[in-house]
Amino acid sequence: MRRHNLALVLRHIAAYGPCARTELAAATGLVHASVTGITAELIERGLVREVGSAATGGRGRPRRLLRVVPERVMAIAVQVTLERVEVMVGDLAGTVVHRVSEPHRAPYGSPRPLAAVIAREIERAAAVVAGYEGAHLARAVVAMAAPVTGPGHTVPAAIDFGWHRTDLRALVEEHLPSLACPVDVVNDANVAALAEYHARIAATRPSGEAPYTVAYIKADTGVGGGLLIDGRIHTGSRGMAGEIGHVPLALDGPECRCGARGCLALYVGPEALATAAGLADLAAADGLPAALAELDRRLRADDPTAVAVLTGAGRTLGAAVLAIWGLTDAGEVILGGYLATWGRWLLPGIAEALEGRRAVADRLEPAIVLGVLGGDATLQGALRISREATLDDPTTVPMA
Amino acid sequence: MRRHNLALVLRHIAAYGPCARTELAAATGLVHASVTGITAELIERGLVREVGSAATGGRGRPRRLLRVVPERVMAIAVQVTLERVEVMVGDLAGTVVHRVSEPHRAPYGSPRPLAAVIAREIERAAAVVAGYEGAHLARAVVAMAAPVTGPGHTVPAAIDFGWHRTDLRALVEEHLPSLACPVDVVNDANVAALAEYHARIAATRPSGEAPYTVAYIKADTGVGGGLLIDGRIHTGSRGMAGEIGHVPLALDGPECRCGARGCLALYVGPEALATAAGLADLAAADGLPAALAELDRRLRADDPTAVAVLTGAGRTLGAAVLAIWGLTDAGEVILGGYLATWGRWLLPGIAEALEGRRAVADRLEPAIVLGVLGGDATLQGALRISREATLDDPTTVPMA
DNA sequence: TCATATATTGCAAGAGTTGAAAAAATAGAT
DNA sequence: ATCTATTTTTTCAACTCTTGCAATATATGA
Repeated sequence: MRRHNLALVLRHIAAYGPCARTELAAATGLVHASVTGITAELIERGLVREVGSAATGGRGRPRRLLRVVPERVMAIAVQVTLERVEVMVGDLAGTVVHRVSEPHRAPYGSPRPLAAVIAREIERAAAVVAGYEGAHLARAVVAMAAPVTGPGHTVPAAIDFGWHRTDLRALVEEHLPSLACPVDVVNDANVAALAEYHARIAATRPSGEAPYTVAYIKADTGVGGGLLIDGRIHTGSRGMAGEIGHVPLALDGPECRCGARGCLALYVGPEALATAAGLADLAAADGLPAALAELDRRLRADDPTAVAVLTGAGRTLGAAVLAIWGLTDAGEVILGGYLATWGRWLLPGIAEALEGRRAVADRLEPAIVLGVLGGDATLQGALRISREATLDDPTTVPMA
Repeated sequence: MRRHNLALVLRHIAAYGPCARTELAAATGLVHASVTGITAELIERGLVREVGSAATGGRGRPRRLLRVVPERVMAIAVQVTLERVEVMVGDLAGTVVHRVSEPHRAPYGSPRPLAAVIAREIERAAAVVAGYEGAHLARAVVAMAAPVTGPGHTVPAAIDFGWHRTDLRALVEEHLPSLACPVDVVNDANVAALAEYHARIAATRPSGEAPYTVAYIKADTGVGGGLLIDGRIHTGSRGMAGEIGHVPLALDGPECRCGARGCLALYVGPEALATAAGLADLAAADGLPAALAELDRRLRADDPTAVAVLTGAGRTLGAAVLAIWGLTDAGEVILGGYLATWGRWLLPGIAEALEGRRAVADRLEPAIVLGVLGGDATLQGALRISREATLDDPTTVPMA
């Protein structure tokens, strides 16, 4: 009860900036007296501070404005890729106060060495946080390009890493016996979805009875995604939700290494685009990133073949959007990674695929939105996980 | 707070049958004294009754068992099809006390006449409920084979009925100025999903942090479905979730009247199966139901062509299951309508489609479950909507 | 009959919200 | 300069609901 009301008030201050107790009472439906008590507790916990008064223009006692103290709560975000471990430290406002990117040479198939690297980086980041007077370290969130099952934070199968049923949280915590905050392991695309949602949609989210649903599809080294229901990541029964890259779209399509046929990743994944654009040789010689860079150059030079490749990929993406729409009724589908960068060339194909359905379904199709966070989406999203946890339960922040 | 605890206790009694206050305290985590007060209120509202005492075997004061009084709360379920309006009246236990099926001749394209028929049937059903001493009529739930958008209970587009942006609830309530209970309009397959979930899964649902997700796919006159998250219908942003029949599965597949290509309905819908089995002429002459009946006969006679048709449909259904799995990570996929009846012939094809993925994803694929409610699933589900509403908020039932 | 065990209820205390009244702080009027 | 009206914030008593403890109820077995 109290926790709920604390969260209610704190969220309002966080979302709408400095505001007075009267506004809070009006917005939350609480009584003035309750707001006094609740804000007093938030101030005691150091989450909120009074920031001068602002006359309303008319007469009467001026309002005393309250704002959050973002630097009171900090979080560590870690993104693990095949080559690097990237770390971000940020506060409640999403301000990044520390950032490093360390290459690692952890071997394929064995999670322990990589867990040790992750633990070391978390420890360093925790030391950075400790340097900030009065900052509370809320959480360390590790994002990986693999499904993560909920309760145990286990990675059931990380193909690229050669892992199998790995409890990454346990492995990391083994090295961090004295860390004062919980360690979370999450799926990278899921949290990227969260970050883009907050960057583009959260503020304007239509309110109503229905649980607003948003889907996210990103492609960079692979194709992944996430499903957000009312702004919360839908993990599914076993944390596998959002594996959008392996939604089958072509019954007679080519076989995918996931075991199915015609998966989305076979049409919009990096290998697929490079091959379709005639850049398979370049990819083999200089690597996929080089091939994608070349494709980008050709697109910007209006190369007709390159543009046609993207239009075709857009059509397939459109079919995926139809699948998402039919199953989840997402109000928005956000594109991330190079799908956002190249949105301009993808959107016509997507629109084409949606066009037919539009007439029948009375224009209720999801809007296609391009992500704006680029390569930072995952780390930002990992920070956001922590931020949401704090806003959901302000009592996790101790009295100052 | 009180509402929440009332619901907690009532749900436990409803789920686990007669039980004593001590058990309730242990199961809900509430203190004995609170349970006393809460059960007292439930008894006052007529929802719960003491039903003798039961010695525990040992010594000590015997437990006084409490059970729900199902007949205290009744609900009206209405299923609207192109030919008939079917009505069920049932109580909290799902016991059906009244059932009628009225043909209607409401014209295509105009919802008002059908709304009048629905209203008349609700009125009759309400009269039946009024005949039960002390019964509280909680809700009338109208299930239709069309998407329903949440807040306004509007049917945005019911192709088969020729409707367009119809606020069915308003139309029905116009004729029922004195009805004491709210009228809900819901999607038929969504509530059928709820009914099958409670029939097969709810009791054994694995508990855990992750939101347990279940998908439902049914085919009879059309192909529809529903998505349940933690036992609640996921309506999506605009109530369109669960339109599983029009998930595209074949990029180059045939055009569907929904405007897309290769929709699931084109492979497992009744016309598709009849045509594939060489029964198109029979369907044209005697109607689809006759063709499906003939297909059923041939299946039971082990006709190889018929069996092959079902295996093929199963493979497509398997692709749909993969799509559902990837997007939502359903722990179970329930089949309904003739997909349940013919499950025996569909399952091999489905298993084949899932087989390849299974190895990669560490056997986390959803279980395929056959529905057991047959043609009653929708009406039972509509009753269940009301039941869940009462269990969620027992204060809607007045003091006796 | 009495001691023991178990279930339920009664009661005072506590946490938290609520509504009304009081206090605080300012602008404009006199 | 003082007073009044106005608006914001706090104080206070009442109220709701939960909690922990003690008391009561009702059985069994010695």
